[in-house]
This record gives sequence, structure tokens and C-alpha cells, in this order.
Amino acid sequence: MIKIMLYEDNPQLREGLTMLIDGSEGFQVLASFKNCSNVVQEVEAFKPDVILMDIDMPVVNGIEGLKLIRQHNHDVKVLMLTVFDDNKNVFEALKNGANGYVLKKTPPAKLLEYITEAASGGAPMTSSIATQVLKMFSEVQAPPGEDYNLSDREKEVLQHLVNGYSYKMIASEMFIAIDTVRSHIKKIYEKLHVNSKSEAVAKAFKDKIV
Amino acid sequence: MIKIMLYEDNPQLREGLTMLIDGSEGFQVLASFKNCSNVVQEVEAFKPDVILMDIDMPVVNGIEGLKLIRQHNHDVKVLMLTVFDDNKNVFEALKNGANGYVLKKTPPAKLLEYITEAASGGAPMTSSIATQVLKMFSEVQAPPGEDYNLSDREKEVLQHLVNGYSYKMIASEMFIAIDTVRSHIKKIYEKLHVNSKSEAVAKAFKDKIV
DNA sequence: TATCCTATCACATATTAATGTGAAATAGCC
DNA sequence: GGCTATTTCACATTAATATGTGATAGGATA
Repeated sequence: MIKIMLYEDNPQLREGLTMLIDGSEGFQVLASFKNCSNVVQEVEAFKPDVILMDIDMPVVNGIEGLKLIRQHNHDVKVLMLTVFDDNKNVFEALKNGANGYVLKKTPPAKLLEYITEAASGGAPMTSSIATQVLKMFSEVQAPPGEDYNLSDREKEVLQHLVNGYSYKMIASEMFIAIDTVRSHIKKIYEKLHVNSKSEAVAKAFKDKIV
Repeated sequence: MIKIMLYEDNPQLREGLTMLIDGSEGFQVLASFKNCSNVVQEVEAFKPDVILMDIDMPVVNGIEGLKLIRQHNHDVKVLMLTVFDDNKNVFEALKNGANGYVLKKTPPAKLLEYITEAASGGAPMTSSIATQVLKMFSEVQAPPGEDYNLSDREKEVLQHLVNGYSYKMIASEMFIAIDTVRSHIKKIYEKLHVNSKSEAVAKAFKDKIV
């Protein structure tokens, strides 16, 4: 028996889902709510296996609700429900530990299947959502980035700059004269096309040189 | 009719999959190969809808094969096949534009369903893979990070610092005296517990303040 | 061998940044 | 009304950085 809680602001849909799920063998709706105002206490009280969470709700929306839940409970499975597969929400939800993400228009039989899958540790996703998730991955792909051709010693100096060291500290750290440090740094600035320490540091972070 | 190409080094499995797919209504195996040595030319010649690609192959493995394909062709759907759902390969494959990722032990009926889903733009994934993908997302999650309580004006100044502006430039940019800029920056350093421009810039990047 | 790049160091000067010590106006809070 | 934080500005001093113009030595390479 999979125990379920439901957060959905639309009364019709809330009723409909409750009837569908509760009327199916092996599923039980413990409670349903129209928003996440007291989500922490409610989840604590009912101890469900799976939570169906609408993304778009008044007062406290689904993403916030998810965050609140995850602050106290990392075991309960949270299945996000949404009308649109809009990019930002998908990313936010997954980032915050949602266990699945399905469209509301999912047919009833499929929805029950998704709930079962979530309960058993799977990650059910509507096909269009899964496609988006994959797209996000390929977009995350690191920019090949220019090479800048920093020498080993220059990289070393840049690393020290990033760590907030002064020229004097770098000199003593690397056992070289401060003028040598200057000389390296000048070369680094030329190669990175910058002209100050903080610009070099920023560029080092942006282009993942460090 | 979905046209399929198959890359799989194990002869038994290659034969088995070919027979399964080719023997099913609406599916056609155009060709199958035991490695990706000539993948670019082969794909170019056969123009399949979907490619089933084993991850673990000799000479040129599936990930490399995928990369080669994507260098020339962004439309063909590539479905990765693997024995284990090992983290690194999953990430690499998805990053490089795989359209789905399924375990070899997937039952035949399900596999055909996955192929269909991939062909129609979906992103079929074995449940255990999907779970991993979601886990990757929540691991990417930015550290909540300290708040530092920077005021609006201070954030603005910090943003300029990150952009590599000097005090003078910030002053003229913000229409305030340079001494005011100094005053803000001093406060910023106190709040961030740093004592130089470049440290502040580094911290801004690390803690995603900007 | 001549040339280029890297790494090292030196001296000088100008600009920027950091620190210290004030202070005044405004806004929010209890 | 006091308390606190923010935002604004001023003057002075010290420290750090940036820029310029050199030089020497070793290693790679054409």
C-alpha cells in the first residue's frame, strides 16, 4: 500500500486525483491540501511515501514547498505536477531534490505507474520533461575556452593570485624575488588580456583556468 | 518505419538485437557494426533515425562514437546501451547529446518502446538511470552559502569590482565620490572577511554572490 | 647556430588600493 | 527620542600594484 499526500490548489483536480488514486488497488491518499503553508507539519504528521506536489500554487508554491520538505525530510518521494514543462521550474525542482516531474495531462493509468515508480526509488518523468533535462546537460557542457598558453610557472602564480596572495607573499611562497613575480604577472596579464589583479582573478574563475 | 543502426561489439547480442528489432512491425535495422571506427561515414551513408550505441566497445567506445556523430549530425537520435548505470559514463553521454540511456537488460518490449520514444523526440531512460540523473542535479545545487548581508549599494559596488573596475571608474559609474566608493568597499571587506579587491572578487565567484 | 620562450632578477616611477579618523543626512525600529 | 545601519563625503598616510626599461641564463627548436 503506497501512502500518498496531495498538494493541489484546484479543488476539482484535487478531488479528481484523490478519487482516482484512492479508488485504485494499492494506493491510499492520506490527505490533500490546497497549498504548502503548513507543509512541514503536515508531512511530519502523516508520514506519506509519496507526495504529489503541484508547482503552481498560491501563497507557498510547489518549489518552495519542496524546499521546506527537504529541509526536514530526505526520504519522502516528491513527484512534481505541472501544466507546462517550463525550463526554469523543471531545473529548480530537480535541483532541490524532486524525485520526478510529470505533466498534469498524464493519463490516469500512467500516473499510477509513475507514483509506483517514485515509491520504489525510480525517477518518473514525462517524456517532454526528460528531453528538457537532457538538453540542460548538453548546455552545461564546459566551454572549450581559449587556452591562453600560460606556462606552468605562470599558472602557479595565477593560482596564488586567486587565493588572495600579495606579490610579496607569492615571492616568499615560491622562493623567488618579488620582481620575478611582477614579471610573471605582467606576462599573465598580457596573455589573459587584462590589466589588473582582480580582472585576472575574475577571468580565472570564469574560464575555469583554476 | 523507424530506421535503426546498431553498434555493439558482442556478436550474440548484436545478432539478437537485430533479429528482435528487424522482426518487429515498424522497425528496420539498416546495419550493425562491432565498433565506431568508421561511425561518421557509416551514419552518413545509412541516414538512420535512431542509433543504438553500446557504451563499452573496443577501439572507439560509445562515448567517443557519440562525440564523433554529434560533430557532424545533430538530428539523429542516439540511444546509449549499457550494462551498468555507472555515474561517469551517464554524465559524459548526456553531456555529449545522447537522447536516451537504457540498460541492456531492458526487456524486448520495453526496448522497442524506448526506440519509438527516442525517434519521436523523447528521452527514454531506464528508471535507475533517471534516478542518477536527478541525483546529479541535486548535487550541482549551489551551497546555500552565508548571506553576508550586503546592502544593495554594496552589492552594486561588488559587482563593479568583479567586472574589473577601479575605484575611480566605479565612482564615475555610480555618480558618487571616490571616497564613498572606498567607504563601501571597506564595509564589503568587513562583511566578506577579506582584505583585498582580488579576494573579494574570488569570494564573490565562489559563493555566487554575483 | 641563431632564435624564441621561459624564468629569473634589478631599479625607477606613477597609479591604485588599503587603512585610519572623522562627519553628516536619511531611514527603520523599539 | 534614542539606536542602528546605510549612504554619502573629506583628508592623510602607508602599502601594494602597474608600467617601463633593462639584463642574464637555460632549454627547445628550426
